[in-house]
Amino acid sequence: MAYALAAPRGRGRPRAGEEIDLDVLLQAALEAFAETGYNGTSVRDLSRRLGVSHALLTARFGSKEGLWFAAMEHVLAQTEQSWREVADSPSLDDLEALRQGVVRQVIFSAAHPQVLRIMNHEGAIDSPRLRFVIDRFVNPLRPGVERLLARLVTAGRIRPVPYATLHFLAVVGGGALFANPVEAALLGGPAHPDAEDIRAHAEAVADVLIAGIALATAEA
Amino acid sequence: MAYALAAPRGRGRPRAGEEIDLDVLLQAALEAFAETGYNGTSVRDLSRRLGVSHALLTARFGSKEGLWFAAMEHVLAQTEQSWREVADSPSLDDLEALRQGVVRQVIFSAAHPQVLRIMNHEGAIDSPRLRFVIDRFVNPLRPGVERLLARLVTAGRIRPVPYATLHFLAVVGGGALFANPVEAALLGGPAHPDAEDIRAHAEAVADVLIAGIALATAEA
DNA sequence: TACAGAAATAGACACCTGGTAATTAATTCC
DNA sequence: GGAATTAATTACCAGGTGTCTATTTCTGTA
Repeated sequence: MAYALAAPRGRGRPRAGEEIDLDVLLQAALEAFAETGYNGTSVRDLSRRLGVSHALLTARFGSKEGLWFAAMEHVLAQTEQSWREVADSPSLDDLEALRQGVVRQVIFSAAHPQVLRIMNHEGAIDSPRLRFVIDRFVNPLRPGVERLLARLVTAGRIRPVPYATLHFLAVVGGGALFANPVEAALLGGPAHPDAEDIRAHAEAVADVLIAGIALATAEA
Repeated sequence: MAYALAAPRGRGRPRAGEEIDLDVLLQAALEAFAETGYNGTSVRDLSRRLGVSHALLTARFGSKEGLWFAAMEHVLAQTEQSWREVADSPSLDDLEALRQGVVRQVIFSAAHPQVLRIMNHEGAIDSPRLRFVIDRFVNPLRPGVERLLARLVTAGRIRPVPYATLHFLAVVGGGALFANPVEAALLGGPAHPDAEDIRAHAEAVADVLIAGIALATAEA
């Protein structure tokens, strides 16, 4: 809440060394959008909490939506997706790769719960904001998952579950519930899970998913 | 979009037989809240689409939030929860009861995607709106699930997965993704699933979950 | 040291919001 | 048939919104 970006700054250009910390600014914006949604977040309120003027935000990012895009881009750029490496690694057993992929994704989602949270707020299918998240966050995941699942099915190692990719992504999304303070509290998870909690949770989710689709003997 | 509640109605009290259809009104409100969230939905815009004055809505329901509560209550009252019967039915095998419970819940969620959608929009943990959904929608589910899981664990028929109830509820929630036009399209599901699609999906979700936690032989 | 450009602020703009008061028309009751 | 009640409308209010413009202050360079 008290971001304390700066003491009151005064009018003109800031003194050297007193520039605004973009990391802090964008992180605060991300959290605000995640908590109250795009419509529920006002530029003025955010700027007040940051201790800057409201005009700064729209001037720097062009518009409120520009700020939204910048905040999203910022968090997504922080974390380089390692899923594709795992999925196509020839040295890894396919089933183990699937399992590790789930674990990694759940941990990522848990580390950045704002991304899924913000996505939940977007309702209109043709919204450019939703499109951005999909293209940047969901779609890069799909091909790897689908290739891997297809290989496992042809090898007769998992059941050909209908809409398996959708299930997979849903499980990954569901995994993030754990790290979302709101839903964790609701559903009985720990209010402030530490890294170990998150890891244990990710492993459990992966175990259930893998055990659920794996075949002891090939049958399909 | 074109709810066509009524042609322009004119000033005073409506003629007999021209009263407002509450079902249509509340369903439209529910869909609006689901799509754009509480903050993003304006009473005036909704009333315009319904072909009534905006003052009607606040007058009838006290306030915008009153309208929200009425719309939620309306959809939840439509569907009587049958989960508890299933969970505590002595005639049903426990594992089969768990499976049927999942199937029923997924089908319910798919039939009323707005409920979970609206829930997604609520961010503040102490919001009275969020509390309402939890008390009315999530909490009634918990005891049955927990009792059932506990019985199955003591009987040695499923693995004692940590946070199993949370996983269960997450899967149920994830199941609803299928019926949400936004996410279904994103994740590659059918844009307009029919009843059979939904049933097949619900069965598949249940199968994965059950197979994932069931034990062929007791080991815990 | 003078000055062009950069980076912040304050203030005004038109619009939209939820809520309320005044008004009008149909119904119901005596 | 007239009076009271009900249920809708329109008009208005105070406050909040995103955006745009003008202003101020500091930096860097010639």
